Amino acid sequence: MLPRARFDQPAEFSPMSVVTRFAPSPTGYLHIGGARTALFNWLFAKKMGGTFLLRIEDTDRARSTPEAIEAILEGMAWLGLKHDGQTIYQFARAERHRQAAEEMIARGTAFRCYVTQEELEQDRATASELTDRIRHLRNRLVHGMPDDPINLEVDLAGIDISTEFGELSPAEMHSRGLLSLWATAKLQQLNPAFRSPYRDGKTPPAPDAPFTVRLRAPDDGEVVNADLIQGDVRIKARDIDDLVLLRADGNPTYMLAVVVDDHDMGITHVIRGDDHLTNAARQIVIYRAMDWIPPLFAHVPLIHGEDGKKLSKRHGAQAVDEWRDLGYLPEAMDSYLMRLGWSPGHDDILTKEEAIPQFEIGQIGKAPARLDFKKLDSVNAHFLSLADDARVTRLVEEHMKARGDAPLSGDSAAALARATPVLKKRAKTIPELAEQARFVLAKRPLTLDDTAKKLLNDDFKPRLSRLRDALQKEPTWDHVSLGSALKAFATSEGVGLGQIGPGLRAALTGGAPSPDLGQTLELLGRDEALARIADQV
RNA sequence: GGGCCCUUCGUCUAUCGGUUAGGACGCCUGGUUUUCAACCAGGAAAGAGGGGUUCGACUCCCCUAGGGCCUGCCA
Repeated sequence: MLPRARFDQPAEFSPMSVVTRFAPSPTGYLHIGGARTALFNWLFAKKMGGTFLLRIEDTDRARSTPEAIEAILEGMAWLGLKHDGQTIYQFARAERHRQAAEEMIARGTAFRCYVTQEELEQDRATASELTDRIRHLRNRLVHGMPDDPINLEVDLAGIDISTEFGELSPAEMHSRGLLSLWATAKLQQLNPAFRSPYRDGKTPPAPDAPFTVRLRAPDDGEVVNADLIQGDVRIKARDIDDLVLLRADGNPTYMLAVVVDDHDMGITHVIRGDDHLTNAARQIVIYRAMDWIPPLFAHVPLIHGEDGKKLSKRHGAQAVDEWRDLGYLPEAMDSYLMRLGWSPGHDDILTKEEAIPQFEIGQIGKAPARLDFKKLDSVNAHFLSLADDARVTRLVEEHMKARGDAPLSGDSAAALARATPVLKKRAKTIPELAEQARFVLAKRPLTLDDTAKKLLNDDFKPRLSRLRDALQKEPTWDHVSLGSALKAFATSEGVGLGQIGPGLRAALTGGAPSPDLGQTLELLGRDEALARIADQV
């Protein structure tokens, strides 16, 4: 019978309620893969009216840093992923973990192990030597290498050949063509899960010898993880090691700590990266060793880079704060990230709040998804156009400051603020918006780029001058009437707008991109626009 | 080496035994046009390969290939 949900929740939670958690280890920054995992946990908790907890897995004292903790907390806040309750620090619970290990020893499901790391390494080395020899033998049997003929005396020296094929001698096995099959079977046997010699109470080498506490892994049966995403994952119990639970220094390992903490925190659903998929089986065995009911697991495929390879430094930004600095909005990151590997069926762009009622763990795909910057750009453009004007303006100013620009004067800041509502519809990211805003912020006299210089030739200047006169007479300085005025002027000149627009724009912006000319005129303001034109006449 | 997992357009995905295999981003073509962007219309583009099961398979099973994870007194 498979363990399903837990019903023995702490008192403050209603019996049936879902509890999820995000459990990053503070050894770096909040990775976008981690951010997505957090998002899925948040989404599921919200959907179920449950609780979303945060636990910092800082049991590795050497690699955990306060800076990393800070970065993770900040990243989550930026993404709007608020957790319930106190942040839990795993290391602070070490005493409780030790207690659990003691309990398992008392139950006979764990034991003190006196095998040293040196002995372990020695054993591993010996095993891998044997493995190499048999693999070499198998290769020769399968592919046939005339230069390196089989010599059973030598090839099997010191190897136990009794396995699998009973009474047959190596020569007999070889003559019947069974030797390569035997080698394959032998290879499997040569890499067994670790079984400590102390699991059944062997006496310690010395009364005060240092020891670890290991799980007494079961030898028979199968461990089944009814994974919510991956489906049933079956692992033979004999393939699971006698895992270290408590290190020689008395500190808990990750494997023990997660289980104890997830249990104590009343976690009902563990949603995490599928790099933990095989760990689930190991952890289920620990749950059983404590006679606890395991949570439900959901292993989310990892995110890959654009080349399909595992995400690494080469792929550029990995930490969420880097994405923020690149000019992406948190709501866009949320929206993009949660659609990586999950689909509600129809909507392509939705906010995380809109996703809550539609969220289903079972709808998360099994295959890893690749990052696609173009798609992220378009999602960001969507949310940028929807974003609050004052916020966008502030973000642009912050970006310009970070990039090393001098602070904006009061007039410039006001001009930027006026332009934001128009420009945010045209830009994909904050830096791009800053670029689009260049024309507003430029100071007279404008420096013209080459194209602008060509446009503003002597043939054009008289026309520009007449245009200036016409615009000066405009009673209302808004883009609609200015647009009509431009058309009227073109008509009066007997030409199309194509003969007017580019030159006017060159005069107004010096060659920088800008919106519709009516808009450009309006955003510049009557005085500034007219003055810029006058500069070129 | 061993154990486990994955595989639909370039990318994210829909499909949960019967569809002309749908959408989105990107791309291409055309339109609008005053730069850039946006916008509108149209288009190209997919079930890794091979075996089964079935009246019928992208969907179920097996094999192969390719990718990934774990294999630590890291998490």
